[in-house]
Amino acid sequence: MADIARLAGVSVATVSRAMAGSSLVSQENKERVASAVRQTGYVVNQVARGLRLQRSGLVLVMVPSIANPFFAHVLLGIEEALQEAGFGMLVANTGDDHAREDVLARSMLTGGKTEGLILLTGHCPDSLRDEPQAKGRIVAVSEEIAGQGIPSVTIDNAAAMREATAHLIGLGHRRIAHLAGPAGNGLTVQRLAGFHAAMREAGLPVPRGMVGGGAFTIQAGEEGMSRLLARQAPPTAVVCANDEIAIGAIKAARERGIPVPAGMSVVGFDDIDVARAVHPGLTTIRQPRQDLGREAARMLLALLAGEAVVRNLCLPTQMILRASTAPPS
Amino acid sequence: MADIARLAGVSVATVSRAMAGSSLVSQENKERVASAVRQTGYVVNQVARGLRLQRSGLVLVMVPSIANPFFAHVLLGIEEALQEAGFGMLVANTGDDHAREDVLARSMLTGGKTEGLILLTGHCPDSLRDEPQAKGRIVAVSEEIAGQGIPSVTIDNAAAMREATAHLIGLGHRRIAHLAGPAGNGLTVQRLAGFHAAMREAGLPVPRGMVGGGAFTIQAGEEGMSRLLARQAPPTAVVCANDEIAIGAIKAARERGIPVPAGMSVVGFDDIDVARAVHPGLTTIRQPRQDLGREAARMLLALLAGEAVVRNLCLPTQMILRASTAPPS
DNA sequence: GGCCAATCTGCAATCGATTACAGTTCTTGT
DNA sequence: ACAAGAACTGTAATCGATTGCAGATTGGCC
Repeated sequence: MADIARLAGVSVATVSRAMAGSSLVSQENKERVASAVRQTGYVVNQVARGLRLQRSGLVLVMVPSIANPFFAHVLLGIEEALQEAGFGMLVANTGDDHAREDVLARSMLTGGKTEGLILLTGHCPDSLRDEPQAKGRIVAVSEEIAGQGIPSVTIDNAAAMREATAHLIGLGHRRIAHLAGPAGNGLTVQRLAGFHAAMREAGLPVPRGMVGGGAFTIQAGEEGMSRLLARQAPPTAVVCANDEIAIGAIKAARERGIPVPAGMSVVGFDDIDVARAVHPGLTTIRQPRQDLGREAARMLLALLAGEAVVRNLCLPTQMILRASTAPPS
Repeated sequence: MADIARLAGVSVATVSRAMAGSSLVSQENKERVASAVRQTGYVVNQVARGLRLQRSGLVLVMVPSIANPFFAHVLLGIEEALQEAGFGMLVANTGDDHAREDVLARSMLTGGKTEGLILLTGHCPDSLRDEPQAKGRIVAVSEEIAGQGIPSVTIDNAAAMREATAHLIGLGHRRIAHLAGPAGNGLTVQRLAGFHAAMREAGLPVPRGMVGGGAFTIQAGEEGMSRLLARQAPPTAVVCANDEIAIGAIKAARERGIPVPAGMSVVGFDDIDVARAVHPGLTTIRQPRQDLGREAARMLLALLAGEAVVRNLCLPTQMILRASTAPPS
């Protein structure tokens, strides 16, 4: 900047003001500065600027797995909203490693490298529990964080899963199983609760062993379905905690000669891109993935700007009927 | 840091040195500093540190779409390698908007916010063309960048596609079509070239209209296949530029009553997660997605450390035979 | 001419670290 | 007792911006 000042024959203060478009600088000097900038290709140093202004223009996003197509779309929404506001998105893939989340959160948020934090992990790093610096700089998406007053953007998982289960009950199914996600995960718990609620409302039993699963993966779906089919009285329908599980479940059923939906109905959750392209087309619950991310980012930006925000924004889901469900034969 | 110094009864210089573990500080003072840090929960300001050291510890990754499952896995590999080296990953979703790439690259790389740049876009922003600051700080992945001496980590797209096509020819197919990616895209061009090479080697014609496509999406696959099936002499096999196109193509074929692979063989490219779970299991070319990312990040880190790197690292692909291909009926 | 207001402009402090260089204290050998 | 050297420690410059405050210039008006 000193070079520019020399070249334009003004002081660094004038250069700084001219580049910020301040009305304090005369038109003539603005032009001299602009010309010098053009000549040299000067670009302001963002780090120095950040130090002075105490702003980095960055937000950290912690996500269990970037490769998960659901999270990937949430990230897309976040990036879009941040980009719009001139912010950058720093992504950390934590793989549920809490120790790493802890270290990272501290160095990033407390260390001034990032101004805010968006959590897709459903878990707030201990190191930020009572860090005053972190107050009002964190937002949770997809999964709410218990008892810490952290604002969040979510869907009503229990209600959505109840709707999915009710759909199967409405078709006439009585023996319905649930393939859940990883134990301990908040989404798993809520979706499981929705399943149980719908079954209870219909007065249907959920025998031991009719709830399986353990991961949000295709493989878990295959294994879960295999186990269900090995029962003496296998279910006639399965409602899965996400689409990957459902796709795996359908694969396992087909491999054992059971046609979907004729011999087995399957419902997914999320409506990932391939859900409509697999055979049979997957009946599922559509989440507004990108909107979740966008709203979370906007909420964080509002928070950083000192505005008030709603405590928990709950976006609507939509049941998508395709070809993987039918009345029991 | 001044507070810590006061609390520990030493100077800021000693605090700084103590925290860096310098051998110049006495054991006693190190302990006093450590204790003061523990008491206050002090964390060093990364921005100030970055300004002084001229390092931000950040790398910018530009990607056309985060939501693309192939790119998502490349990002995973990049993040893993960066994390290991204590670097952070800034992700920008460019959606092929070159103007935005330009602005972003300048402010990030030239503005000192990031130390390096990884391009998944197949395109180097003009603003960096002859920016000396950018020299030796850029690496391309997946898609090479023509004529600018930018090191890259890629696969041999043409060879892989030739192998895929040759597989179909080996099964006895003669009328083989290709559903390509977006026009102008480097991968599209290379994969198309591989397809033509294989056909030429086998002495097979590629009539006009037997090359379709236009996007790396499920929908493009559906439309492409529909168009092929409307021909007087439809192909007996289709080799697709990626897995999404292939999945869409299979869907369109089935909807028109043509069974895959009995009535139509289909080959994909990438081996995304669902490729093995769809029905029929997709025959495809596996790319080492995560390795591509990891190697690119390592290459960039080596570059930043001033080490010499190979100009273009080419990783091996692998043909995965599943159930979507069979001899023509 | 003299005074005031309006309009710029520049000096220097500031953000929070790192580190060269100079200074202090303590050992040790003679 | 004193010099030399070892082992720390502290002062202040530095990284590259932004901005409060004071000073300079200009124009208008009586």
